[in-house]
Amino acid sequence: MGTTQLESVPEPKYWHLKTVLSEALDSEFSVGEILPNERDLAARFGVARATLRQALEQLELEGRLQRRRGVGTTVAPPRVGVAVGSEQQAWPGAAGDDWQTVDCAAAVPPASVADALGTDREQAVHTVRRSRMTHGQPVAAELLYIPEASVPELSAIDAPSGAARARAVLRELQRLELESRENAVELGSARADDAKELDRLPGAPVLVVTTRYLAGGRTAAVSVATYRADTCRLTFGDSGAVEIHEGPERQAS
Amino acid sequence: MGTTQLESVPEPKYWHLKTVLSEALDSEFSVGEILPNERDLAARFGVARATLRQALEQLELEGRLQRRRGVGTTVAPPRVGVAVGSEQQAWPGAAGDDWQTVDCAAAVPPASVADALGTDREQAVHTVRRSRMTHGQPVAAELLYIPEASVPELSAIDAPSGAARARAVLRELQRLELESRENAVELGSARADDAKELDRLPGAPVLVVTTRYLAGGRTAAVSVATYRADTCRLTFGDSGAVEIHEGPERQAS
DNA sequence: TAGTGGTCTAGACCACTCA
DNA sequence: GAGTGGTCTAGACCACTAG
Repeated sequence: MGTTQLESVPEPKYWHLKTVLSEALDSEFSVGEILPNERDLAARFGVARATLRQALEQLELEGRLQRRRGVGTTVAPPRVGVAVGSEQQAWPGAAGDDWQTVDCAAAVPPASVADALGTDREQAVHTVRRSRMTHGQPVAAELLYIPEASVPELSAIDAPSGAARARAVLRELQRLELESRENAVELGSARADDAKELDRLPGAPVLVVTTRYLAGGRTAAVSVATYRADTCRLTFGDSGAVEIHEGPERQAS
Repeated sequence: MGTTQLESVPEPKYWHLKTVLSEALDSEFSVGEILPNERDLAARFGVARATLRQALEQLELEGRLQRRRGVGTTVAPPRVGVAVGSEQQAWPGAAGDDWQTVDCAAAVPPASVADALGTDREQAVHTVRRSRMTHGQPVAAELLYIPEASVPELSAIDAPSGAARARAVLRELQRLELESRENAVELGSARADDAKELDRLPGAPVLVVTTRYLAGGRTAAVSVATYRADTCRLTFGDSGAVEIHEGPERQAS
């Protein structure tokens, strides 16, 4: 990628640097390839390491790079499209989705969720944790909030917590008739627990998808799913993401 | 907000700082209020300015703060929800949307857009620029790509460029029957031109919404809209093209 | 243990806004 | 011109990964 000199322009160095690196990624590197380390790169471009890092951070934000502590910086594959609005009529946990139920507990939801659910702010609700995998990589961590009222017959079916309980809650939920869903997407940063599940550091940029499940004229459940912003492109609408990827087709389970 | 001491924990300082600031924002500040400047804040917490800035950057990313060079750091209002998937059956420029048509030119689209449109990579298409305002603030800048084939009768109707031309293109486009739309959302950073229009600095985080408009079995148009990630929450109504059941109408704005 | 990215410091100067 | 946030430097040490 050469030893390109940075001209002294009013444009910030890191911005110019980002452009140069971006072009180098297109022309001289292939997916998965390891870049020189930050100290070498900074020296090569004649800038401080912090400046070089500013450029790398942006490229990582745009999904061009992947950095891992103790390992290095690699060229990221194109973002994977994940369908968020396609299973239009389905409750979470319906057959065929690629979510994995992790566990379940009773917990008091954040105030905003409680308001959406119409429950008291101190009232505990079923809290189901799920994670979503695509191509063997974790792409999303989700917390599902389901008030007692939505699963009235759950009482003594299963264990009080754990994955079995979670599945029981979702099973009960599916007895309701789903009227519609409402999605919202916004930018956030990963909490510590989500970050761990997503194999990122805390604070990593994520796309937060909040879904309200409406049934019987009320909000029967609320889902807050955090997607890795660096690796994901969220698709909404009819035919979601049919991804082109080489290799054997995923087989039905 | 006090002079809270940072304990020496393995948790990064900026992370802890962010938590402390976040709580202070909730309890001791109101929307629009100006924070102390970065040098004072850093001194107050006993950290270097760079560390303090790392915390502020995250809070800005989460939409809690707004920073303006030469002015200061203020407490941001809650994110505004902007509907992206609600006018499911509408072409861009349909009556009632809150987009403002800026201008139009013939230009060669990015390769990815050309592929989606099915045009040659060197072929120029109508490129309409629009901007979206909400509550008097710019929230999105859009580039619409419309191939000649989608507006065959446009020939000599209006000026070769400018806002009048743009409106003529959109008017012609609306003669086609819209079959469906496909949306994708991903994280990006603002290009210089978009940043200017959004009143942000280049590189600011944006949510990039790519929409394919399908008509007559082909992609009739592609829209690439960049939304300010700090101020916007994108909402996708469900109302999947098919089902229409009565009920309380969702209201815009 | 060597090498990587992540955090942190204490400065400096620049670009911008506004009185 | 005073004050703000934005950029940049040249170091240092830490946390993590892997041979």
